Amino acid sequence: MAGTSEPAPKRQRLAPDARQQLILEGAIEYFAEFGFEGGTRELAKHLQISQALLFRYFPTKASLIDRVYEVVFLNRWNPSWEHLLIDRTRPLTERLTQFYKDYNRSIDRYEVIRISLFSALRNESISQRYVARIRAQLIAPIAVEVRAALGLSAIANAAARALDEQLVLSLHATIIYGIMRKHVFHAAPPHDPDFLIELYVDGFMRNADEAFRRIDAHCEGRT
Amino acid sequence: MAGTSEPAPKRQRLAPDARQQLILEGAIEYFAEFGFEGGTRELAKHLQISQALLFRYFPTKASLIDRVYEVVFLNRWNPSWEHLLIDRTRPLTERLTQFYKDYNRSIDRYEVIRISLFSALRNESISQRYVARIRAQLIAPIAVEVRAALGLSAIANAAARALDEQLVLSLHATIIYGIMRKHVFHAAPPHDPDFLIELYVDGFMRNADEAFRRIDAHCEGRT
DNA sequence: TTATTTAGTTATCATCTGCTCAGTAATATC
DNA sequence: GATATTACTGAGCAGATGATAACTAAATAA
Repeated sequence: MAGTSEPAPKRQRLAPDARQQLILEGAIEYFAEFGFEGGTRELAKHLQISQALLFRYFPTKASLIDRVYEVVFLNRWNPSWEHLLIDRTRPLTERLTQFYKDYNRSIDRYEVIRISLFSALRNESISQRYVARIRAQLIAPIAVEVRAALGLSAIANAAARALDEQLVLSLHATIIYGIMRKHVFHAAPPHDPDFLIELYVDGFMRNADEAFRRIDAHCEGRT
Repeated sequence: MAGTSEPAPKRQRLAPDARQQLILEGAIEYFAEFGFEGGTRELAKHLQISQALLFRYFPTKASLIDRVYEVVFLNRWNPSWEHLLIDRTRPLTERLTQFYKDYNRSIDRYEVIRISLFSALRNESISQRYVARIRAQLIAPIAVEVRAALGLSAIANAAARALDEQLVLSLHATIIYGIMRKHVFHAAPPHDPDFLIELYVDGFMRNADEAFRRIDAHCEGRT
């Protein structure tokens, strides 16, 4: 009977690369759950290794966190999005639908959304660079594409451009906030996210013409 | 010359109520900036009092945090919203526009949005109760009002009701996410939030008819 | 002025934090 | 099986953490 409950506390000896990868993955899980103030001792317990071993593979806790950021932020970006969005051989509605279905699938993960928020609340520079990238590579191009698809003249007015982006952000916000509700507020997620994305994109496009004209009128009145 | 740089480290003696209020307000500021893992010594420095004094007014750090939650969550709710939204003597567009302008003004504050997120990420029960309240008192009633305003028959279908709420949430998300971008991601806020809210609400209402019919069709096909 | 009350501080506690290092044991080579 | 290498651990460090208690001084009452 002895030894059945605790089969063997034999120490596992892995190749350094494999161990480092395990630690990194475990750290992502752990920090996503408890935030970056979570202790290294608890993290080690989660990984079933000694706390000292963490510091053999990552010189400081901060360096481990930096690697977590890299995985979560950089590996989350698909460069083909930028090409997809400006491919005028296809209808814009189709492009947007495909993009947001793909984007949604890419970031709709517990660890990704929570670690993004934890780092943003810490005012990490990588988080602000990520937000700037979203604006420059996704939101702004989409705004340009919508104006083009509607046959409206492109505008140089900075105020109107800012409002254009806010309008595109309303679509973007719908996607992101849905994911946040699920993983941060623990609200029940919708059963058919793809159907909703189609609904959102179609609604956005149906509105775009009227909305953009109102933006132009609003900005003319102020010039 | 001596004593000019440090005018007087004389200790301030306040009435207990006043001091407690000062500590509470300072704690909201401090925790909003650094999160609840921020230390009591740093908080005391921020308040220009000794660390020990904190524990004279709040027996534990957790009890102070609980009071912070109360102020941020409970004091943020305006009971008149629930009546405003279901007041069918006024056009729904008007009700929604007024509500979201007011709602936006109420929660568009650095401390409120950040402390809400910090507590949600900690899985605090008060945060989940707040989200449940938003759904029950705001989102669900709005969904009912939209169906009524469109002259569509109210539905008992649970799946359709869930999708109705998701659609309303897309409008809600636009407001909330804009505030989060400002205070969490430090993105530049729009110059004219009220104009944008009008744009969002009008767009939502213009879309509602078509969107709700598609929801019904989608759910019928599955029954 | 003196005495009393109590808001506030200083010094300290036990515990927890990230981090280090001497020692242990699992694998590879002979 | 003996030896060398090194992945891994246990014990412990200095500093920070929440919390306590003995002390100090500002207001009020006498």
